[in-house]
Amino acid sequence: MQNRLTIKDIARLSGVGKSTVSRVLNNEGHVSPQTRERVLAVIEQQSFLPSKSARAMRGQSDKVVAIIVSRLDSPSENQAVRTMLPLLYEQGYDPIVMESKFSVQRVQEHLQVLQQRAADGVILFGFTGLDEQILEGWQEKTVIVARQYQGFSSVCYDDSGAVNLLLNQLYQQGHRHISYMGTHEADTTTGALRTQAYQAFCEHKQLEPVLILGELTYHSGYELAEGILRPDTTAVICASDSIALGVAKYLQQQHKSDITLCGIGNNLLMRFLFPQALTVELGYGRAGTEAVRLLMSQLHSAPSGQHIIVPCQLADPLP
Amino acid sequence: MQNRLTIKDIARLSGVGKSTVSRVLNNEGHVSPQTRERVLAVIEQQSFLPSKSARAMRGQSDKVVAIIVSRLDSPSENQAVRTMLPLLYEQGYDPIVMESKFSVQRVQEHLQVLQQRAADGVILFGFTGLDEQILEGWQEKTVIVARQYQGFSSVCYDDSGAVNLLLNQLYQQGHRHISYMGTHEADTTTGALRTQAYQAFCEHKQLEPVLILGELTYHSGYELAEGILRPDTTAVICASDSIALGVAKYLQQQHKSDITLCGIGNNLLMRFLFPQALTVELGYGRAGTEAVRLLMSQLHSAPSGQHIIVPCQLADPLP
DNA sequence: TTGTACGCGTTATCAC
DNA sequence: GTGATAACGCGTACAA
Repeated sequence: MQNRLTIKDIARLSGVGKSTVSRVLNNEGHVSPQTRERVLAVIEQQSFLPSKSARAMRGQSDKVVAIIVSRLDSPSENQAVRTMLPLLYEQGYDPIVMESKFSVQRVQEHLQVLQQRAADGVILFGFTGLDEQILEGWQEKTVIVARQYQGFSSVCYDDSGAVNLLLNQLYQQGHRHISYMGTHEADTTTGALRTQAYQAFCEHKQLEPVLILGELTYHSGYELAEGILRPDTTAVICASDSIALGVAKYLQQQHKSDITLCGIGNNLLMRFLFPQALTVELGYGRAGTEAVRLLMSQLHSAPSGQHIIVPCQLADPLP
Repeated sequence: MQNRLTIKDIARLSGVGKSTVSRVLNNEGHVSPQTRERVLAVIEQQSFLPSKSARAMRGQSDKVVAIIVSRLDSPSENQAVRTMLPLLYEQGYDPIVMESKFSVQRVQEHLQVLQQRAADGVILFGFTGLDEQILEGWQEKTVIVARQYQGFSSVCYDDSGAVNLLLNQLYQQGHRHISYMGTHEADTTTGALRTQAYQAFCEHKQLEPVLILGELTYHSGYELAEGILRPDTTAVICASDSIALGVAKYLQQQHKSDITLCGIGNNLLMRFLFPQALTVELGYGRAGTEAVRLLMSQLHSAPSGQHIIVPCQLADPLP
């Protein structure tokens, strides 16, 4: 266990100089096949691992990236993080996870620690109130998720696309009285984009918009459900599956099983409990992949300031 | 942003030697108040931060601990992790999060990386199949959560206590025909302990045990629900809230609202959707706290091999 | 009390 | 192709 062997020991054991061992470790050329093999054998046999801290100090790179989520128990962020982790390991990076809990100050504290550790990169889940001036100087090593910032690379979700997907589906099924329950919370941008998509669609199709904005919770969905149900309402779109779960409970209690319910997020539990509900897979996992890809390319060379929008799709209908 | 200042620069700027700066940084004595103040001023002014990698190399400690969860989206582990993070920051440790996904090999790979990085400590969520010999040599720097291993410190949940809590409550309410849906999955120990608690209680109170073992999912709960409902059944205890959610759906579909449903885990969504159900708060957050506390004490001096059982309690009845 | 010199494990730059 | 040697930023005996 105690990895107290150093490159020097390996050198001694294989009868070469430390430089040669270093060359072998870093797959550099200019070392004869026999020597390389011999050194590799010793390394293998001693199960030697070079010290990361020493490398970090020498090479500037600690091979560390931070993932700053807003809430680790948010299903969306959680899912994105889960796809990031293995990708980062693959590249030899260790991910350190931090929670901002929507607090700007916490982000600042985290960034300070990261600076101290000379972190190579940061993947940051944006939220309302997080000003870009706080991120001054981090543009080259940072990728923002779920929000766009001037000068920063980012990976965003297709908020209006998701709402339109649902609206089109419903419209095609003949629905003409579709209510909407949105939010102005958590991430203003996201909430606003979804609301706007709904409003635009209604205007375009000459439908009467019936909407209400609340919080991004099932409690809120439940409480406000009554307010968006008109006598002629045949479908309800919710800005998230959390909200939809709240509305679903209300609908069930009122025995209004004839109303088509829609959410966004492809929440597994919701699909289990209310399989008839429609929902959109926003692509959280995909967002994780893209964020890592973007960050890596940026760290290895590269132009900062790219924006990626992850495509969404209707979740497969359940049997 | 570019923290390219070194301790040497600070020394020059404040007109002292590097050692003095070092002493100030580490709050060591033997430095005159005036000098200290002067150095601190420069540090503050230049917003200087000592390089972690350099310190790590020198002092052996990277101030890094790893948290190896089995699944990041498990509500229990998630909650435990969330309480760990701030505690670790407080102590100056950076947590790097890894997922095992119940794979022994992945744990091994992770440990290898950690060894390379000279991680100070590891908090590992145990699971079935994870043999203790894989952890050879890590006992002093490791705390296991949710399982006990010979020679390792651990933090466990009160599995039998939780079941007994529910059983006593039900029994006291007059229930005499209580079915049980358990699991042999995920973590054998946990599953077995809960099942045994149920069986022991039945024997002790002369009740007829009706039980079935399935997977730890709501799907499984739903599928198997029929099998544990006898005509005289008045209550059902599930080994977890996930299972309970499945059973709840079945009960609702069958309009069996007269059956008292119980779960374990205090899942928020379940409490929202089925507020009449009983559930036990197992103490995930508390477990996180204890795990960190244990690890810290171990790293700072200390005796390894302690076992802590986190107390559980009935979740408060909902209004 | 303060400054100097050296070592930690690795990589980069030279000579050979 | 290979091996000394000097950095990297910091901690720390030891000398002043």
